[in-house]
Amino acid sequence: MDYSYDEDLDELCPVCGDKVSGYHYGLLTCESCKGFFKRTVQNNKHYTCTESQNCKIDKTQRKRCPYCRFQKCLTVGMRLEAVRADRMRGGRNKFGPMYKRDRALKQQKKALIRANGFKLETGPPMGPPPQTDYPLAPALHPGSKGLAPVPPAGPPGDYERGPYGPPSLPMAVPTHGPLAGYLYPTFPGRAIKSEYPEPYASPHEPAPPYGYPEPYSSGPGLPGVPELILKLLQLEPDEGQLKARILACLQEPAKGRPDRPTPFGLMCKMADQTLFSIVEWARSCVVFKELEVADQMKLLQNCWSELLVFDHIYRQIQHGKEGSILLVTGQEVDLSTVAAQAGSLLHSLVLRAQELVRQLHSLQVDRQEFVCLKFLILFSLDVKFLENHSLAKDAQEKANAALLEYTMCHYPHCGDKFRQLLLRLAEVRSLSMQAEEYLYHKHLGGEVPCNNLLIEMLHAKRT
DNA sequence: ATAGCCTTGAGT
DNA sequence: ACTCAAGGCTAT
Repeated sequence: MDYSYDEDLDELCPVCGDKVSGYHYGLLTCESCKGFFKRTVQNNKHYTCTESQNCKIDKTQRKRCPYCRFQKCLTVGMRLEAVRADRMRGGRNKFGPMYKRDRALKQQKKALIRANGFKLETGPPMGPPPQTDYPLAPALHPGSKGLAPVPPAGPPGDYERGPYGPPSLPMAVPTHGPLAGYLYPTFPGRAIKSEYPEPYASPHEPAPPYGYPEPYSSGPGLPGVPELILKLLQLEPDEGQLKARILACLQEPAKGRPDRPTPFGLMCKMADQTLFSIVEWARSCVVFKELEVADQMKLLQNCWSELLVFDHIYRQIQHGKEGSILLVTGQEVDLSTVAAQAGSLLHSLVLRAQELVRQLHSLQVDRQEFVCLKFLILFSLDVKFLENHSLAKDAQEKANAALLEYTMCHYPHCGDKFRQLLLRLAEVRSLSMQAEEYLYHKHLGGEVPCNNLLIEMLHAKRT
């Protein structure tokens, strides 16, 4: 009989769909993409795309756009580190164990498929697995107790001095607009202490580019949670505080405009304030805070809308209700209300987001993965646009490695969770583009309150 | 530049 | 001794 057990070779190359010839630079790929990846990395080649950086890569067209091909190589998870700097031949590298694990997982999956008949493979995961042991939404908030009434005066009241700028800081730096103002460290030394704990950094040392050991050797902390992820978890802002701050801000009537704000106006303000918290988060982020302001601005201008969308998405995953959405402020809005009151454009955006929520929910995205993905989004700009290539590139690689390690370690039953997650990021990107279009459209119609960081970001990208 | 085939060599 | 993922070679 046909027990084709160890024929993984019938799989297709994740880059171009050609026949795989074995593990190369981190995953199963075909011979040609292996060679292509090697040539590119060894010879430090830089390509450019003549289209819009989203060319289809398949067996017949893979030669057409090396830029997109290489991007795809990276996206599917080929590892730069596996290309040897010293060009030594033969032997084994540190990925050996990973290949072994991957093989085992594929084996397991095959067995499972055989056992369940052949219907599992087709299509996206429709039915959830028999019993899901991870109730996604709860349990992730040790601190915030459900709907405990938000203290009317939350954190110290001086948050919204001006719409822009960190609490009670003298804002200088006029010429660059609010974002620059927000990014520039106008305080020398440590006049304002970071609100976030910095576990290992002493103020004196120029902060070693963040010590993160080898991939696949977990740090001193929890087993299997890469150090980068641990750090990112610590940087997560306190949701209760954020909620209180934004609520307070929304209740404050707009200066000089006594007319009652429209729901849409409120949404903009909410998004605007969320964006501030995102910028604040980014500023505290490992690697990001080491960059020059110019690079920081480029990164944020590239990804602000994605981060907003992703923030929304993750809140809905935690919320866990299909029929309504949860706002940053803790308010719950029925989808029927959205359908009735929002325009059709906004409504379709919300529905599209809900679909992504559903997919990510069935992937069982957890908080560790969420912070890591957020970090990946922050650094998703091609390094060639930045001054400090190496730092940014390093960040990308470390985050990819961390996410891969984490997913392999904690979700071994779901062998390509890593890949699945990255695929969803593409949808986040696309969704955010559509959201930007929508916002711009509204802006042209004069419906977006001005003096808004959202609008500044919109314009920054279009110039 | 591409991609199929060849050689190498640490880990098993 | 064998494996198999690295790098190398070469005709197209």
